[in-house]
Amino acid sequence: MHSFTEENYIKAIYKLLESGDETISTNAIAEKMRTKAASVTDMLKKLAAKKLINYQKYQGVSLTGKGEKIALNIIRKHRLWEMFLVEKFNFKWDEVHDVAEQLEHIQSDKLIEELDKFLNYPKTDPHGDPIPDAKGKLLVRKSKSLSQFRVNDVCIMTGVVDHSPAFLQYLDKTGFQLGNEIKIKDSVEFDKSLQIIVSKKNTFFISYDVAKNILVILK
Amino acid sequence: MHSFTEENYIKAIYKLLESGDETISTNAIAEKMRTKAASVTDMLKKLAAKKLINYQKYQGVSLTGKGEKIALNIIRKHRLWEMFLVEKFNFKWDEVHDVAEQLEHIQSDKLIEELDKFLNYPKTDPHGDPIPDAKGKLLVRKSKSLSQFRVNDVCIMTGVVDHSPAFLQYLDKTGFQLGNEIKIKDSVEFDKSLQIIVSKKNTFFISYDVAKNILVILK
DNA sequence: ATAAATTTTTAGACTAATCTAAATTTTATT
DNA sequence: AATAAAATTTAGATTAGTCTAAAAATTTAT
Ligand SMILES: [Mn+2]
Ligand SMILES: [Mn+2]
Ligand SMILES: [Mn+2]
Ligand SMILES: [Mn+2]
Repeated sequence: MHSFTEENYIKAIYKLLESGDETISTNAIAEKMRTKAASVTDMLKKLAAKKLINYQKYQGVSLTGKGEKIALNIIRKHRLWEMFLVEKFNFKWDEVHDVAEQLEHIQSDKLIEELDKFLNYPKTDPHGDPIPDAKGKLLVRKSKSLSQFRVNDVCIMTGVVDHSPAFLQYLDKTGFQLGNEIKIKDSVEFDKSLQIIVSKKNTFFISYDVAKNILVILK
Repeated sequence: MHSFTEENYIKAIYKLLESGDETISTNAIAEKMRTKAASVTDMLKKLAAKKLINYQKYQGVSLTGKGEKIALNIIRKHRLWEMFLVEKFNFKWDEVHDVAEQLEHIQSDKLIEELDKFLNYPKTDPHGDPIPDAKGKLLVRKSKSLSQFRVNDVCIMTGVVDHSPAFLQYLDKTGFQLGNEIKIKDSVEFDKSLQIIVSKKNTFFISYDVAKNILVILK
């Protein structure tokens, strides 16, 4: 069908397009794929020939319907496997990504159907990211960054922006979990750091940088 | 570490060596890998450079200790995944092989440890094949082909030689399962076909070809 | 022991994915 | 509008894995 490499490019393009732009640049893809712009151009030609992307020289890239469907299917598999690893195999949320990067390329419709059933059709992955359904439908989240709220707002933690093990481990150590209630007690104007109360018990100071990377909804 | 292709060659070499020969030929590997002898020679040079095989031009191939360890680990993963698919994901024993061929290349020690634990440390896979342990230790089976037994012998079915979906589906349809008792009621000298009684209930006639592909131990 | 047949290796070419360096196009600045 | 800077594409190589055709080595048959 498509090579692992093609799948990874498609996924990278999808994720870059999530930021809202109509098209994305060759350089942006190169950076995300940790490769060189010249390599990206070669691949763009190939993906365009397969009608997975819209591409005209120098004019940026977007996904065709076909390309988007493939991207969503890979993301579906990635997130289902992450959920599986955490729920059934005792992985921590900071340990699942690299294995899921491999598992997302396994080809078997029955496998994914059974995986979904086995997990009882989860709506989100261990990081709070929504899981596309079998048809490629993806719920749009209305979560916002904690940094956008104000003193006395009470929120529920629903996800993270940064998925790095370092950040996830910091959250673990500090005691943040998805579903926790977070009340903003104070805000420092100088550096935009926050004083917050988690689950009505623990008071913390967090930097603006941390607040930006925590996704919440208003309670 | 090693590419999928290298892993598949190593596994193919291991399986060919199981037939008992000290070394195996380039052509045998080419046939098993469905590739050409010239391609095999190239790969043999690479594997020899990595000290995974013993290889001298024109003299045949065997695995080094290092190579054998890698082969056993891939086989371990393959068989654990097959067991997982049958036990947890409602796959039939004729449906698991192709997916396991993909899953066997996933790299994660923790994943395999947890998989083994999740299955409660199975000793054999859905086809009755033994699963190497984490150290690469493999139980040698003393099963023999049903065709080697005589009238009035009572056996227990422990495995199959042919793993093709066609043969496995034939066994399903006829009602053969691992663990079944098989008593040989009659033997036709002309074509070596057998009349057998399965689980003390059902009487069948099976060809020599089928009998050869059923593994049993004497009860 | 020679010749014939078979097996294996080498030589040279192809594809996918990558790279560096050079050329081209687009965008930003004077 | 012309020039400078940045982004993108092209040209030409490289590596892994494969292939066909030809050469070399080994095995089998006479
Ligand atoms: Mn992930
Ligand atoms: Mn995730
Ligand atoms: Mn198998
Ligand atoms: Mn098996």
